[in-house]
Amino acid sequence: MAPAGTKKRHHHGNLERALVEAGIELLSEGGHSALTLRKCAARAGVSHAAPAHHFDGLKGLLTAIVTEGFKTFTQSMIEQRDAAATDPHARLVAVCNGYLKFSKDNEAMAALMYMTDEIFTGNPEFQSAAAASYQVLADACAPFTSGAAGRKGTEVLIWSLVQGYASLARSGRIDAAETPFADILPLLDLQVREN
Amino acid sequence: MAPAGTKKRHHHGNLERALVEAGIELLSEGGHSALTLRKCAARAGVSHAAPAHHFDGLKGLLTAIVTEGFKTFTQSMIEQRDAAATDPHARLVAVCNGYLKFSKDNEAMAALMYMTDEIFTGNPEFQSAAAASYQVLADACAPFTSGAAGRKGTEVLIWSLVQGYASLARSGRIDAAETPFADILPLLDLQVREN
DNA sequence: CCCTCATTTTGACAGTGTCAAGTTCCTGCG
DNA sequence: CGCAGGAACTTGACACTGTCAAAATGAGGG
Repeated sequence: MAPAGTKKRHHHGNLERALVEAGIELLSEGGHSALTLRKCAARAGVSHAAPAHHFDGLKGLLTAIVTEGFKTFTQSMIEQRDAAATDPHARLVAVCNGYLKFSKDNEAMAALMYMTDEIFTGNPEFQSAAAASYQVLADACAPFTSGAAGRKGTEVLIWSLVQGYASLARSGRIDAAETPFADILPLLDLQVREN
Repeated sequence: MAPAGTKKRHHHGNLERALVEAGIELLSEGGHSALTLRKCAARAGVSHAAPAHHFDGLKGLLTAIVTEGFKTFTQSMIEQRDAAATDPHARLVAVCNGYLKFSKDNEAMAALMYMTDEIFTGNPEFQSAAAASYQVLADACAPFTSGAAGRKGTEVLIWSLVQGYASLARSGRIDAAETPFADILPLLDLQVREN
């Protein structure tokens, strides 16, 4: 008898999870090109064709891996936010720091999360994991207005800024030491929403 | 006798260029996964191993392709800029439009240009093509200041913003119709530099 | 006990990048 | 002119990839 929710199967106990974790390891060890269906299978101790019964091909496995990535991404932002002061500005800065910290600590994963043609973007679990990440950022943006922008405009402004900064830093086009994000964010003259 | 600069070779006239162009076609037709050394060779009418004599493996060919991508990227920004009014603000908006237009018209190429582990980032021609692109954006930013930011800070601010917007729009996470970039850029309160 | 079916394995296939060896054709030199 | 020498390209092979079909394995219920 297995704990509730843990569907223990005969040969391997929860191969699905093992494959995803193997993939995450391979990704962080050797980057995108090191993440292979067969290598995941080997690392999980099963034959090369076993994954096919749990995922819809490589794309399906990548979707599950990226979904897991979004969950720890969300965690990274929440962690920083909850460790910060409670005023809106400090919280927004902290969420952005969590965003960038995840991006730096998990470069290959962060890059993969935005390669939409490698994953099933219609997958419900993927979508909800991605939406949860966005929600954390949106919540941090909620107290602010920027110029004539509505709620959505402010979100897109900040989201684009931090995503672009992460993307450029990852591809080595800007130097985070020379131009830290802490110097960039204040350039947006965000005002605390009145009502 | 060939025109100056066109080193005509015996079997194929300038295979190097033909391979790059084949690659660009494949990229725009079928995305990243359709771009294959062997398919490039086939499309250029040579055998599968021919490219090895002109490029350092697939990575070398991709580097040349991306280099070409940066050149047309630069062209896209210049084109928009030169068609716009001459005041600094109109020019900056136009350059950003060129940035985003390229990103939308060449999705796979734009994505590939930021996959730094697929190309030789140390390649001099790649570096100079990428630097030329950046220079167009930096020149458009030059007349402006934002808050306490120096020249570099303003560049990073705008570059991150437009790059992030392009990245998020490409991966379907923001809807360019609902939240056009024209509504986002004005949220930066850019001021014309005094001196 | 055996039957059923989900799970996994084995084997095969087409396609990939890369290397080594052979072939073809241009070029420059005698 | 012709003929070496070498550049450009071809052929063939190898290991690796994802995917599929068929066989084998094991768990659970009648």
